[in-house]
Amino acid sequence: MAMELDKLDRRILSVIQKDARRAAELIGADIGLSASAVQRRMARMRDEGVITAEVAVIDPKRAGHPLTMIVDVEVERERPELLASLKQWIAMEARIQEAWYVTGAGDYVLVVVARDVEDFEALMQRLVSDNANVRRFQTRVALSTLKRGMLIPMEPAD
Amino acid sequence: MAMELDKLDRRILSVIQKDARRAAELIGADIGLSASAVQRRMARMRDEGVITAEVAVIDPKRAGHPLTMIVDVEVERERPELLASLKQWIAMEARIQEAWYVTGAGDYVLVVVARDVEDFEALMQRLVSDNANVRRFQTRVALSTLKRGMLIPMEPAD
DNA sequence: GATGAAAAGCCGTAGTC
DNA sequence: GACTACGGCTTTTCATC
Repeated sequence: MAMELDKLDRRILSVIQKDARRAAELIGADIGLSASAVQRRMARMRDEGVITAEVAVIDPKRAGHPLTMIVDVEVERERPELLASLKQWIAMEARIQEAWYVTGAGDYVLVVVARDVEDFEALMQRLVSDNANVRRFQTRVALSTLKRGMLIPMEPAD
Repeated sequence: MAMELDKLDRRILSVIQKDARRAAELIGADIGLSASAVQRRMARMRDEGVITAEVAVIDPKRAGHPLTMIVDVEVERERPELLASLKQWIAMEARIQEAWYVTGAGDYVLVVVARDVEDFEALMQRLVSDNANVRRFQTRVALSTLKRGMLIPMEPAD
């Protein structure tokens, strides 16, 4: 289950993480492999969990969620059971796209999308009222999104 | 080109943004539509740019980039031409996954993945040496990733 | 153990009603 | 929006290295 990826695996990944609909035959032609070999490798990487998912990327603006916020959340670290329920809360909230627990002053960093300011404010109010260990939070509004993606760099080297 | 999405469109999106490989027939069965109707809607949404891309999601740890950093970059705002070249620099750097220009003290927020600390340090050194308008930056290391995705909330309501 | 070639099945596409 | 026929892609099998 914890196989190493070889050069060909990485070249396949570098293609499909930009375009998952690309035909295996075309990928194979680029990297010198038959279509079936490409598909077998893809199936293996799905099984092993290297490929987590294959998803459609939606334009947030077109989908009615034009606002993006970066929120730093400061929490009390004293009570571990409250941290666990905060994690669950975050997992449940569809508007919270990304969340990291980071070094620093007991902080979580959240990336949040919202329909509008009211929508966002309501979410933040629920954040503090539902989670007693949230001390304070600081919001930064994304004025423009320069880059958005989850592309993992794939070095050609082996 | 700027059509509104109806309830069925949104239900299709809510499925394929989690699983783009799901057959149109199965999606249609769930939402009460024929396979061809689902496909036609998907084709239309691709044309209109609602569906930006269909991509494979890779586990960063398995792909040799286990570290994630959140970097706040403070820039001088005086020279607009330097801002433009910084944007280009960010766009070119594969390790920078996400970048927002945010409200606050002339800040960019970056999400960066790296192989190890040295790899990350080298990137940050190039950031400051290649971009004269970068005043300072502050790094927070992601100790754990609670959530990662680009799922746009899809309200069932119409 | 992985590959390439061919067969079979499934899915997406396009045209029609 | 549904139905049908077609073409293409994926999946499986099999022989080979």
